[in-house]
Order: sequence, then C-alpha cells, then structure tokens
Amino acid sequence: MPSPEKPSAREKLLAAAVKLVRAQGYAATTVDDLCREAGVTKGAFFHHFESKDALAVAAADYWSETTGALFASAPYHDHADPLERVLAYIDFRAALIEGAPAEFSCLAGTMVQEAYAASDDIRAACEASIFGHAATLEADIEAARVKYKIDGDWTACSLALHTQAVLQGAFILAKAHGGPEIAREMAGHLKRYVQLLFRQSKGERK
Amino acid sequence: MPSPEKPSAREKLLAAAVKLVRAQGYAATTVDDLCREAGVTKGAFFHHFESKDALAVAAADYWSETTGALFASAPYHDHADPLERVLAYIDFRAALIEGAPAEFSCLAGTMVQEAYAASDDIRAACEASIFGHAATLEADIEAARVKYKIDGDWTACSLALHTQAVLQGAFILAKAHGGPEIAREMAGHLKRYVQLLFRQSKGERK
DNA sequence: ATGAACATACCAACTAGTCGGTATGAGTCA
DNA sequence: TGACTCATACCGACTAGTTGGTATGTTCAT
Repeated sequence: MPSPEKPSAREKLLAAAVKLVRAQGYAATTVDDLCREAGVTKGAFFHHFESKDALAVAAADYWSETTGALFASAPYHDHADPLERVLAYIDFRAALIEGAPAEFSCLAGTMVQEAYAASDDIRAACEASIFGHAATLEADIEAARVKYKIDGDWTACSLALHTQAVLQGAFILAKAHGGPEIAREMAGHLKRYVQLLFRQSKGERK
Repeated sequence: MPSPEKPSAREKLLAAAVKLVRAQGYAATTVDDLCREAGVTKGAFFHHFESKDALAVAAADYWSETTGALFASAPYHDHADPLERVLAYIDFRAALIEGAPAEFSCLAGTMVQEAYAASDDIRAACEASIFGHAATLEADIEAARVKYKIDGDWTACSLALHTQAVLQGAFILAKAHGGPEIAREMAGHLKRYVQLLFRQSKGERK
C-alpha cells in the first residue's frame, strides 16, 4: 500500500526510525523520540507496531525498499560494459558519502550491530537488506568476470559482499573520525581493487 | 599502576565491559549488568568511574592496551621482508576470526557506532584505538612501498586505514550473517588487494 | 453502526546515579 | 606496642526519572 498523498502515521514513524537510528543508534532511540520526530502519539505507534522491535524490523524492510529504489534508478546501470557498471557503482557510492555520518551511513549496518544478539528478527531483516543489495551487484560482476576471462579464486558473490564490507567499515571509520573524507578514501581503495582484479589479462592463481 | 596479583574491582569492570559490550552493545549493557559480570557492587563501580560513559572511555583505552600487547608480540613481525609482514598481519587477523562475533569483533568499532554522536569522549577514545592500531602497520607498508618501488596514488596511511575498514566491515557482515566464514573471506580479499598493489613493476610473490 | 486510525492517561519495571556507612591498612607518636 | 588518625576501597539500600507497553477512550469514513 503505497502512500498516495499525505504520509500515514506508519510511514512517518518508519521515516523517523531511519533518521533517528542512523543518528543515535537503535537502543538510544526511545519510542517517545520516534513519536515526537514523527509527530504522532504513542497510541498511534502501538496501533501500527506490536513493539519497538517490530518497528525495527519494518524499518529495515523500509530501508531495503527505499534504497533499492534509489539504486535501481541510479545512472550507473547505463554503461554498456559490465565492469564499467561496477566501477560506476562504486563512484556512485563514493559520491553519496557527504555531510554527517547519519546522512550517508547504512541503517541496516548500524542496527544489526546493536541488535543481532538480542533479536533474531532484526538481525535477519538487516541481513536481508545488506545481502540483498549485494546481490544486485553480482550479475554485473559475474558478467565482467566472464567477459574479461578473469579466473581468480574469488566469486562474484564474495566480491559483491566485499564491496559492502568496505563501505560498512568506511562508515565506522567516518563515525570514529568525525568526517566523510576517510570513507571516500576507502571507496577509492575498493575501486582500485576491482580495477586490479580485472587488469590481469590471463588467469592468475593466489 | 598494574595489578600484580588479584584483579581489582576496576580491572574486573573493564574486562566485564569488553565482554558485555562486544556481546550486547553499549547502550544495551546496564551498569548492573557490568557489576554482576564483574562480581562487584554498584558502590565499587561509581567509586572507580564517574559515570557509565567514563567507564566506556576507560574500556576503550584498556582495549587499546590489551590488543596493542597482543599485536606487538604476534609472530608476523618476524618476517624479514616488510611486505611479508603486512601479508602475515592479514593472515593473523584472519586466524583470529573464529567462533561467535562477540569473540572476534572490535570493541572500539562496536562502541563508536553507538556513542559517536552522544559522547565525544567515547568517540575520541575509539578513534584513538582504531587509528592508533592502523598506525602500527604504516611503517611496514611504507617500507614495502619503497623497497618494491611502488608508485600508486595511495599512501601507506590510507592503506593501513583501509585494512581496518575492511575488518570492521567484515565484522558487521559476520554479525548480520551469524558466522565468521564471511568475515574470513573479506580478509582474503584484503590480502589479495595488497598482493595486487605490490605486484606492479615487481616479480610475483607467493 | 462498525471497525480502523488515532489520542490520552497511566503503570510497572528498569535505569543511572547517590549516599551514609564499613573494612582495611599505612603512618604517627607516646 | 598500641591507640589514634587518615585515606582508599568497597558496600547496598535508596531515589528520581525514564522506559516500553497498556487501557480506555474518541474521531471519522464507509
């Protein structure tokens, strides 16, 4: 049920959850915080969500949908060559890294670190978000691997996951350091790695 | 003032903090949890630490010291060649990734994500831990860069930080997925990246 | 009128932090 | 030696405020 005009309390709460959890973390964000940010009352909160944890699961799914739409319509798909698409994806990710960490970091990565031990539902929703996004890269990586006859001891799946690991780690360094510059540098290393992987014209072993 | 014989309440609390925060996160770990785990009372807690946040800062410093000692005495330093030392460091890190995420993940990386916005003291302590550890790699990376006359558009500092980003991101994926295998794969990509960086204009390494 | 979408008042449990008190040992001096 | 002081380390009942969650409405479109 997509929102036609004015956002429902449910959608406002999901948007508030994304904003506040990215900025403060999950445990530090209270139900009252979320209601205040969304401009709804506690009654509305518990009308739409069984518990705070249930909102977290819904927020992770909402995050998957909104970021999925963002990346699906992003221009990096336009390149004819699959390797170019992968490299353009990394450039696109690097370009998104701007401003405060709360504005460019990943909700799923932030939330799973706090909640993986306490709630398997939240863990699974975050896993689906991260791994699902990685899966959207896999076809291009595999196509490039075949096209350029690269034969390393790595798989498209594992490289796709590696891109996400580098970005998640970059977000942590950015939070620790207080700015986005370091995270962009890490994206630069990631791009260089992919370029180097595809520079070998013949199959090479470890 | 290092304790010679039996651990003081202060040290027991620091060890408890490392254990519980790695397993549950910072906000989800209560002062009572910490006291129970350490086997001390609340009076002892607030005798040694001004606040929960002050313990977090002390725990980050404690983490820097203990991990610093672990890595300082690790065998990867024994290699004569600087590049070998860097590659052996990555192998060493990969070998540490075993069991549950709480056993191999990084306290500083976990804590900074929750606390960077709320407490600049905690943020700075975690930054010092992560960036300080990265700095211990810089000399070897730079020595290898000079020895093998590598002239890419990257610095030893930035590559050292990249290793930490990959590992931090690997921990997140491991938490999301529920096991260490993925994290070890990410370490494999990191090693391959370093090998590829140093393969240009120089004979191959194993 | 009926059910979905809210609002308001409320609560029991929990939270970080406090505070008066005790235990112990080191130093001092007659 | 032993009485006296002092400081540090520790104890645990207590509190003021916060937390997620509930009970009981009201509003409004169908």
